[in-house]
Amino acid sequence: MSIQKVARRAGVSVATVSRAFNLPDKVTPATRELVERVARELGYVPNASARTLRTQRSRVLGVVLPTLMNPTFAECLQGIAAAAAAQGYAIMPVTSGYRIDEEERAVGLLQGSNVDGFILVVANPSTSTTLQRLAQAGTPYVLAYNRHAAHPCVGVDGEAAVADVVARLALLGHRHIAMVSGTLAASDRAQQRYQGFLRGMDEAGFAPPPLIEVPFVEAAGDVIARALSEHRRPTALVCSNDLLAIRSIRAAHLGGLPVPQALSVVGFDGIALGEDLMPALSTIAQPNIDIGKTSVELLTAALAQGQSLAPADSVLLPHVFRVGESCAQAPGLA
Amino acid sequence: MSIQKVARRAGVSVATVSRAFNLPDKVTPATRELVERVARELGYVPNASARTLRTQRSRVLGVVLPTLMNPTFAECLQGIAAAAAAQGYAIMPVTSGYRIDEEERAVGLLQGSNVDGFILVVANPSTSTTLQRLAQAGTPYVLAYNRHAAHPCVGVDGEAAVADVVARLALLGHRHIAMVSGTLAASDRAQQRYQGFLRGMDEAGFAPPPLIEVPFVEAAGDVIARALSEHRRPTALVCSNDLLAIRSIRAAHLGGLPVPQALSVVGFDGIALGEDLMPALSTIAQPNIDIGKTSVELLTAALAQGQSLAPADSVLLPHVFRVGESCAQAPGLA
DNA sequence: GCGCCTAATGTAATCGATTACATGAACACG
DNA sequence: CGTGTTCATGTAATCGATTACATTAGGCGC
Repeated sequence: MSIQKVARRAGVSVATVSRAFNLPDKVTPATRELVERVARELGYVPNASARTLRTQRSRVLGVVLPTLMNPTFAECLQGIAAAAAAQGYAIMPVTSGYRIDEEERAVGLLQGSNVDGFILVVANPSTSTTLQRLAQAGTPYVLAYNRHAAHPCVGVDGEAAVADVVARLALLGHRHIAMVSGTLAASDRAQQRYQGFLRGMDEAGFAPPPLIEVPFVEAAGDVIARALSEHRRPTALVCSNDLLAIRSIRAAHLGGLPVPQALSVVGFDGIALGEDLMPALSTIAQPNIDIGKTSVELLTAALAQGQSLAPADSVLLPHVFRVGESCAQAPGLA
Repeated sequence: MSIQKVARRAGVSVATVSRAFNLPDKVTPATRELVERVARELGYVPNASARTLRTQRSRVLGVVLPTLMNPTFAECLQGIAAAAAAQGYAIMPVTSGYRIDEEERAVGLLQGSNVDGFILVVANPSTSTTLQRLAQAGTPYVLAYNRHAAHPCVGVDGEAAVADVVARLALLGHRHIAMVSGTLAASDRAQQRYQGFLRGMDEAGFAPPPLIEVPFVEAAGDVIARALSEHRRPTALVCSNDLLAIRSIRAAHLGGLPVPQALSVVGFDGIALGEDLMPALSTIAQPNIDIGKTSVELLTAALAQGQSLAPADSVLLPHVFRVGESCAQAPGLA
């Protein structure tokens, strides 16, 4: 099923066969149909490696993301996969497990696989040597979810979003609002969201209580339960992501605090599942699928031009506060 | 950064460079170190397309699955990605959206990309022409989640699992047990689980009520709510997957039926998130990550032998009933 | 010291496409 | 009718690796 076989069978040269597919108007309609028919009969499919080797373009995008166990990234990858397919690209995803060394390894591996460009969700663009290497290698790339002035990024304004949520909670009468986050050091997103919390608290005129920092996911329940059993416990929790919010709701119920009657909980991410929960999760919804789609479209557009993306190409997508049921007026106000 | 450049710089032939990497003991230690040093200095990475073209092996696995919006498949893909990376393979996933034509298209595309083998989650192996094409093309493949006598599969015994759950519910005093499922016609898994339900009901001596069939996900809430408002409503729901179970819990609560006090709900899949819910989801947990891992290992083992997998190579992994909080004694018995 | 065997390296064919350049036919125009 | 164009097609180089086969050198036995 090589192009040679097709050429021989059709009684033409390999060049003609190639042209029949890639430059259809450079061959007589009759020959083109002949070639197409023979190719179909033989089940000919052009060999991607040969084409890639010759043209130096693979039409494959490398994707590096932390994990697929968090629906946020799974949804994003879904968007990437669909958009890539629509643009005639294949994808090669690798998960890094939030580990810098794995990010590096992944990029190295993918570079060896001749990918045309990268979509990355890294722990922290500032500290990433991987990105510098990519940039100086001239490989086009775009960051998803990350936000950084020195890189092309697709994401939402997490800081503004959280600040806004704090304002909403204040309007609902909450005076004691705490934030729950994963390790701040591990992610620029967590840091930005926390900044938003601090700003929001400041603007509302509240003194921010200490951050409830969950060192690793398994610890979430305990850490949150402890925070909720303190004397001056918060009446509202702003969580850095939906998984933490879901765990918070569970911890609260187990501690005898019904959500939202005794405690309001707001998440961040907008995973699809949140809407099906009881109570439905109130959350800052990012357009996860769209973040993936937009990343692909930016990247493929740049590739079509033979260019890399610049920081100025960054796209800020709108987030929406998804009104759920896990967030209500402060207790004692209703 | 081609092998030629390295060869020239090191003052050896390309063959020696190639051997230094692939057959280290065919070159003098001194030359090997020289080559390695030069390669490192130049940042040489072998060109995957050239290698694939020459060796006819890409070390890439094609993956076809329905969607990443269902955490089940996202978790499985996570397992596939990790295992593939560990075996030195890359993956190319494509989502089919449960559509047969998309499955077919995906396989075609991936075949053109020179993948060495396939991991597939198809709608229904019996009706799939795609699989026949794969088999006769001699491309090694393995099915995940599907179960079929004519194909190599990795999965759990869904029928036995559901039958067992019905028995458990009967022991808890439930007499009116209903099943909630997506469209039966769309998936062999749904069919097998339903068979298990029928068998379990039969063994318990109950007449099975009509299947609560949800035509498409958006309709789930309404359909379930209606079923729960009937005169002789069930006291327990066996759901064909965790997403339906979660929706059922919500629909029940909205209808004034607390779970598990008024209604027990059991899911199927074992998505990680289920454990964090309130109430924690009782479910038949499949080892999703392990299903992915096992699929990769079977496939790569076969590839290493230059063989395809046979139906006899199928692996049945153990499922466990994950005891949660959404399932309790029948009301009026406690 | 000669011939043989082995180990290290080199030369060149090969994988399957794309594409610059060559060829040749048909056609138009003066 | 000859010449210059245009258009369809063919020939062969090329991408970057692997690898069969050729070559060379060194070691060893006698």
